[in-house]
Amino acid sequence: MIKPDIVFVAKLAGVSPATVSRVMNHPDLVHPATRKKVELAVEKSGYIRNRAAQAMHGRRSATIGLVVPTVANTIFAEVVQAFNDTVSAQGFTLLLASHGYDLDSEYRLVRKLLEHRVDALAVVGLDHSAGTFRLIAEQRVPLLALWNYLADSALPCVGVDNREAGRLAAEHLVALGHRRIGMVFPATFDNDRARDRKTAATAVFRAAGIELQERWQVEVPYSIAQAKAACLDLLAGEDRPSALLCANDVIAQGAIYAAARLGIAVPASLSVIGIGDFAGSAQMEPALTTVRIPAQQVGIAAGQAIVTAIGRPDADFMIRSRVELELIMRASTGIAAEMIRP
Amino acid sequence: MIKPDIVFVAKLAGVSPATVSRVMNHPDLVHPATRKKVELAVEKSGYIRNRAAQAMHGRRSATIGLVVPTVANTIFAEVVQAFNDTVSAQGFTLLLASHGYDLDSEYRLVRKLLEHRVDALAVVGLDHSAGTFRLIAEQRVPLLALWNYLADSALPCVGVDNREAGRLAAEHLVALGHRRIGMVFPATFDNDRARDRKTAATAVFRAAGIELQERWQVEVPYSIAQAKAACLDLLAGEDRPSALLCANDVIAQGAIYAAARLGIAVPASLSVIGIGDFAGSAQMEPALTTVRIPAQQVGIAAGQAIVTAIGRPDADFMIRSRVELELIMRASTGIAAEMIRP
DNA sequence: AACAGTCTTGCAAATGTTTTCATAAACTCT
DNA sequence: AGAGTTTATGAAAACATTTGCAAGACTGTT
Repeated sequence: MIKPDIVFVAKLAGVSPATVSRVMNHPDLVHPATRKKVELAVEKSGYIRNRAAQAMHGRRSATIGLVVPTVANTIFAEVVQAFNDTVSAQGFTLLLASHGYDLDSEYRLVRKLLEHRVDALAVVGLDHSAGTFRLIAEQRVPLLALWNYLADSALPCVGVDNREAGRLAAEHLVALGHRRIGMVFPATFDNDRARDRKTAATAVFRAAGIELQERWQVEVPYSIAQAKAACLDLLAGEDRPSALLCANDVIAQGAIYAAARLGIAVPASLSVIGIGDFAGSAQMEPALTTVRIPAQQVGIAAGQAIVTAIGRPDADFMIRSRVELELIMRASTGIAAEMIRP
Repeated sequence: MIKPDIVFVAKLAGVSPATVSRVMNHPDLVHPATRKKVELAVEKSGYIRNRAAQAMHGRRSATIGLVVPTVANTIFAEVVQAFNDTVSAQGFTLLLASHGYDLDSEYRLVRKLLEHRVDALAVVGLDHSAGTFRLIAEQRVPLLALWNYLADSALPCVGVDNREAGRLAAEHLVALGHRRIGMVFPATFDNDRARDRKTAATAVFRAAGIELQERWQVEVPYSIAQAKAACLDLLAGEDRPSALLCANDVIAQGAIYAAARLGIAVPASLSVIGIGDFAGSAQMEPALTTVRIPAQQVGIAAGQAIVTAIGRPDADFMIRSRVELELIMRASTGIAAEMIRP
């Protein structure tokens, strides 16, 4: 009752191990009749081929490593899912790692993934430690940046232009006549997505001659609870902004709940815009105006890109694929009150 | 500039490959001075050990397979995250697979994970195809059921008692005097969690002499959008239930949004209860009454259990760990209107 | 200084596959 | 029917590591 290996199956089928191997990997090279025999033997013995041994031989490990900040946050769950579905359909298995927005621990995770000889690596964002990059370069593993797009990125990337996302959101608020604007963002230190959105939005406001009040800028992590708490503070007094630009929809949802709790009418007295268009944003009341990031599309496109890259180990792997953003106007933003009165 | 292997490092350090191997796996067996030499050589050459070769030798692959229905849904994202963090801290890497509530495709996924010689497998729920069980048994891989608890389960399990969850939710509604009750559940065919919750809730209602109206029972997948749409229908007319028991918080959120859209006051005219206590449930307005499933605790406990199981390959692996549920009363449920009038 | 015991290390076999090369068998033409 | 070509299969080397065994190098004790 020992676990059957390839030679056991070979004996059972009355062929050589080589033939069994071929049946598994290049079925067209073996005679249909022998193939049948082997398949029967595989079936009968309950043989499960050993990818480790296969990988050891220098062949594909049939795994792809994916490193995300976290999967607990709606932000990435959807993209992870789409990415996984895509590569899985091509026979790859996903090795998942998450670092909680800590680029140091990312290094260790990448190392671990490389130990498993992943055929390729996908990471979120373009910012990574020098050590991480060196490691990956040394191992000559295709690397793809997910989620971000940058026309002149050093890395292959599939994603959206976060500066454009910030710009679209900001322009929408400006177009509605808002000038008293608050921004709710996470720390931008280890997070290039948030940083890009914020600087682009700020630039738009500057250009429109809007002065951002320090007291209306707050920093919270991507958490509904903390976003709501922070916004309760921010919106408490009389002196509050007329519009809130939120780093993503999770924060925006928190902001809207805070307004609801305080009895502030959205959008009549306060406009709220998010970025992302996560599950639920369209359904909440009032429905959230946001900049849609098609997470699914990103995941699928990234999955395809990376599988292609694995298929051509010789060629340098470079692709820059931009997924389009779209401003989705819903019910959480409206014309600034100041614009209506006169 | 070839990728360094263990013999390269050995040469560089002036020792045998065996010694290098020992430095990596049993550092206490080698003299501190030699260890230093080897570590230096590893550092210098950029050597990354090959887990595949290691796994091939019959040793640990240092991977754990996790199969979930989906990761895109808040439901599992949190538990995946906690599980991953836990096993990752013990040096394991997660192989993730998702089957979208299709137990047939689960079989294929499990097979794929076994090909990678995962050291253990965790799956969500206790219901799985016979083929899946056979496969895993043949490979003698420790198997853990996640999310569910059953006192007499055939599998080791770490999770909650879903019947209790359904019972708690139903009893809460009964205690508030509701008798006109709707239930919003997904299809329970391939989903033992939903099934257990539903049958337990139904039993409670029966026992209380409550007759469930067929027209108030609806079936929707775990999606805010579809839950909201279905509830808009359900709640449209005059003849509507006074309380809604939802299979989980995602559905409950959809129900609350539907009520908001229709101008139905929650909880004054409609009570809504969910199960799960997902991120955001506490913050939404009105805050959702729900049965808390401590996903994080489940993930951590499961991670620990499975690592322990891997540590003792000889002993039969059996653990049944029940994580406690808790009814969290918030603002979305209230006393039935009928109870107040007289 | 000899002895027993304990550490440290290297040798070589073993792990499960893939693949190159060679050979044998089966066709296809003429 | 024979030569040439294609197809199908097997033998064996290679992949990168771990580990049982055995031998050599220390340690402390008498």
